[in-house]
Amino acid sequence: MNQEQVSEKSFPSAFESDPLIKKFGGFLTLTDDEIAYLNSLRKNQSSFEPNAEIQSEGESPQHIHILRHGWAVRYKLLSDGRRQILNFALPGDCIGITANLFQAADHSVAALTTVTSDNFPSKNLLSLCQAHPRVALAFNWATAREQTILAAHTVRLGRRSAAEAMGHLFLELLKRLQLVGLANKHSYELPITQEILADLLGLSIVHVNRTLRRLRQRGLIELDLKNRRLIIKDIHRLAKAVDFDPTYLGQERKPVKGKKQLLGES
Amino acid sequence: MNQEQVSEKSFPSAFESDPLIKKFGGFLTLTDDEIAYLNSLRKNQSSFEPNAEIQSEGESPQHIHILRHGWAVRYKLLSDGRRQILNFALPGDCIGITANLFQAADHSVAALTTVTSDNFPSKNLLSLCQAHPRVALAFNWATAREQTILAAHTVRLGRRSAAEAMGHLFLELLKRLQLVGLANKHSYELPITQEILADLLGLSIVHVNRTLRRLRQRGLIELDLKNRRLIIKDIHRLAKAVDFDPTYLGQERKPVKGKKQLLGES
DNA sequence: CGCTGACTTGAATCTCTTCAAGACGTGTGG
DNA sequence: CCACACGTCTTGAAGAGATTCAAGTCAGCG
Repeated sequence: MNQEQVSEKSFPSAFESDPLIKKFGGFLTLTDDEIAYLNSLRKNQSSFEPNAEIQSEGESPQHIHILRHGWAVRYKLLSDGRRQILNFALPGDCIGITANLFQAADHSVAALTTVTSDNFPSKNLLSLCQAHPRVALAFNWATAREQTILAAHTVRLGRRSAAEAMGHLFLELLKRLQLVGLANKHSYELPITQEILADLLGLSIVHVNRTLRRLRQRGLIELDLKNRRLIIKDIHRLAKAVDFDPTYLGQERKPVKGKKQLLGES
Repeated sequence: MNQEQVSEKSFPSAFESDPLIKKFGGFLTLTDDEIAYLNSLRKNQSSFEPNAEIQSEGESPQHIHILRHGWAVRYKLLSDGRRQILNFALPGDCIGITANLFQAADHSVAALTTVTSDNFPSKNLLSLCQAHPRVALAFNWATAREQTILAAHTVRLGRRSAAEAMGHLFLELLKRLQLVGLANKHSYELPITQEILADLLGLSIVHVNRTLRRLRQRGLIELDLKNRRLIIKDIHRLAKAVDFDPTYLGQERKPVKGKKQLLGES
């Protein structure tokens, strides 16, 4: 069990390895027809170097980018240079869907690693509504999911301590990455610096460093930012320590009234 | 210039006074056909007393509620009782749109004042996509706008001081309430307690109290929570003091590259 | 008239920030 | 190959901002 992510080539069909399709699979199963249509919309690909801007606040994007490889950050800047990262954009995530409904994007997106994306001309998404309503619904689901994640992040920033927020984030990332096949049971590649973590969690770099060390000392995680890898030592203990709801982002199952274990609790 | 909000009866048409239609008007102009269709979907109304739950986290809603009167809060609770308010729901805002795409709502909604709402059976919203795509688009716009507001709130919590966050919030509410005719040039009814403000801004009640006093002493606002009314003394000075982007939530105009004055700056 | 909920204020404490300095690894040009 | 620069991580010490605890005011209401 050493492989942690499914390489693209190990699948016979190019469709199955598509992170967008994997992700949509958490919501519904697309027909071959729908998959073909989705692929026909894909007019071109782009690639971004680390730190390149994929979308800029205030500008109106022409394309919707769907990430295939790499990590990006959505963020907003204050006029004095302070930065708040809103969320990561991971493979399978869409950039620019909501920005297309406005004259201007409300936030910027920058590549963290080398990023490749598929681009949809944004007007095509509107016609999609009538041509393939189930696909349109899946995009709406993805948007709603994005909003759920942002809401959880708001709670982290407003009402959790630094350690709680950080642990909660690590568990959220585990779930998100598992959905697109980029994490195994308890670890994943985490290609970020402490500065990124600071701007995400609304903390100073120094405090991120100390909080990280304490989480390590408590035996909850094992993190090597140099090797870009995070290992969660004991998922249940961490989830308990940071008040992580195991049903969070688990839309694929029937709701369990009273929200009980979904992580297992065995 | 003493009246601050348009009473429902002062309009000949019941349509024009509908906050949802006012709000959509910030995005597109609905045809009579579309308005009629919208009204046909409206199957019944409900009313909620202060503190009543309109939606509960973990449960799957049957209806989409569109607020007609009153204020509500979207919020999440931690297991130890801490509460983070995500956003206010104001007249014209929709409750339960995204929750309908999941098996379970990701947050709760509670009435702050007496609230009345129109209810759409949620399955109707799906057929809307094909029957009246422009209306469906308007709902998507409203959802995207909600997300923009949540993103701005995330920045407030993560990277702004208490005073900045609070002032920024007051300006945002001014814009939102103006859109539905519930605020005049520089003041509006604000039916909340300091505790609500604390849970929204991620602060303690005590600190909200002190921050509020300082804003008052600096002559930026005049607030009487007893009389439930906030007056912004000098919009431009406050906007400058809290780094409020005047183009924020101004989707109705063409984007101004480099985002300059929209509040006037005269 | 006394209860209740909301607002207010002081004092002690704690979390997190800021400033400062040093360690380590990696890539670059001499 | 070494020297140097740069980005990132790490740690200590001082200080600011926010919380907690505690007490007291005030208005509305039964």
